[in-house]
Amino acid sequence: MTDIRPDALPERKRGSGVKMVYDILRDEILDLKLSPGSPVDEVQLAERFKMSRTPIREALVRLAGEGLIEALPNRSTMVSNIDFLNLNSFFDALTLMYRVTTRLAAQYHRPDDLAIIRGYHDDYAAAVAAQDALAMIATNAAFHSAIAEAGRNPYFTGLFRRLLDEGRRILRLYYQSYEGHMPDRFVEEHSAIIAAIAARDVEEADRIGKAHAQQIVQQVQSLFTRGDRLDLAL
Amino acid sequence: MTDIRPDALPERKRGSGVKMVYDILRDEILDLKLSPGSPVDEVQLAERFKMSRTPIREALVRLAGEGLIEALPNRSTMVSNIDFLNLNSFFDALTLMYRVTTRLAAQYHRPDDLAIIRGYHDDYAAAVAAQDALAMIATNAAFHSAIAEAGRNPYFTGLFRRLLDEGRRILRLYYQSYEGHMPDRFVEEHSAIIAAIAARDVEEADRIGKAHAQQIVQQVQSLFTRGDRLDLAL
DNA sequence: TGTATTTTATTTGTCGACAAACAAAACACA
DNA sequence: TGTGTTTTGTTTGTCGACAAATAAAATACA
Repeated sequence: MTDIRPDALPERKRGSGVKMVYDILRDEILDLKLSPGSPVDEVQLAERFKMSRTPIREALVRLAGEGLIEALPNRSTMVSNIDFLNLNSFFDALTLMYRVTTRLAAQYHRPDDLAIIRGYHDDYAAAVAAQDALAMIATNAAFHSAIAEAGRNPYFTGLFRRLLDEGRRILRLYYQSYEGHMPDRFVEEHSAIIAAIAARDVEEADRIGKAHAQQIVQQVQSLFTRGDRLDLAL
Repeated sequence: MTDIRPDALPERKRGSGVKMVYDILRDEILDLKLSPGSPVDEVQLAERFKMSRTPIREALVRLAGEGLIEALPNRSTMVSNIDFLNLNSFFDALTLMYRVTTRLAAQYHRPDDLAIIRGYHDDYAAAVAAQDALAMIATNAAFHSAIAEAGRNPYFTGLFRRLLDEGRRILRLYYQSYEGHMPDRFVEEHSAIIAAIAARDVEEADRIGKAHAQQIVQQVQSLFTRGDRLDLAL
């Protein structure tokens, strides 16, 4: 028999609260539902999630550890700002991680990995076909995350995930204003990446990964500079 | 007038407790004073630091975020084990970060950075001269951390710091049994790195950084395999 | 004696309350 | 009116206590 729960937030299991709050807040930050710089109030969150401040606080500490929020001592906590000054650092790191994870995937992937990667590839293609910008961002990140996973280097996958998260925020920022017609060239490039990985062609994977990264970086950069020009033109 | 405090732990300022506990535990973990796998008891720590479990808990959450401790839900928390299976991943990541941070330092360093780097270089040389293995480990990490800082890419410095931390544990593990005569070849290599950075010779910095990393990796690997052989011989 | 079950013990997860720190508002004074 | 001071308010940091979850110990039973 299934319990009938009229409550919106049913009784959680002990220990699940923190993860839930963490996941929800993380998504809201990355989707810009919580805008950068906006305050994060513990009491408010405690009321919203109907739990005490303690688990909320733990979730916030974890988010702060990943740099998603910033806590000024004794004073307000707020959603981290997007650091446009260090955008080049971001692109450098992202490009390198694209390359190295693709490379390692070509080297160390197992048969099962390819199925997973192809699954996300299909999801991405579907998102492109549907012109769903947000889904594109999400599935693209999942696709590359799966490739990184196949490379089996936890240090690289860790950094890469963080970068993809940050990219999610940056792209989301763009697609807020320009509803998206992302080129489906990326779909073909993704196919080429998969082929290189499946063929265990390390150098080719590296080469394509690099080219793909540069494509993306260039696209994002051009979007931003175009955006800047528009702003200046007003 | 200065307060006379018979207490060992004088009254802390509000908010400083967490950082203190975090710093101390972190050092103890990295120095293997807390051995991998050993349990971490919140109540015990609360008694030791004479504070409630709440700030202890926050420090532990942060340590867990960096992978230094592992918390099994509802059950014991323990110091993370050193993952010998993934040692190659570690070396791969370390080598790449050695290269890329040295490279970026050659590109983006400012005059002040060189002074800082040279300072740690001297510290390292002194540690080598004194045959102080632990000081070597620490100053070597500080030296490369400073180089990474001069490269001004927070994503790389973040990962690099984590890797250097993990390396601190691994090396410490070795030098626990074999009291150390580390080759002072590294001192010369450090000098060469500084020279390449100062000359802003990016390719040379990359080349030396790579060679240096491989030296270190090779040394550590040989130490471990030698250690394994010894263990097997018993 | 060996196995299943109950009991105990230990450790974590959550709560509500209070105190400290800081910022902004209110106030005093020239 | 402008500046320095006090007051108020809001948010965080810390505390002690209790409840849930799990492991270990004790017990019952064959």
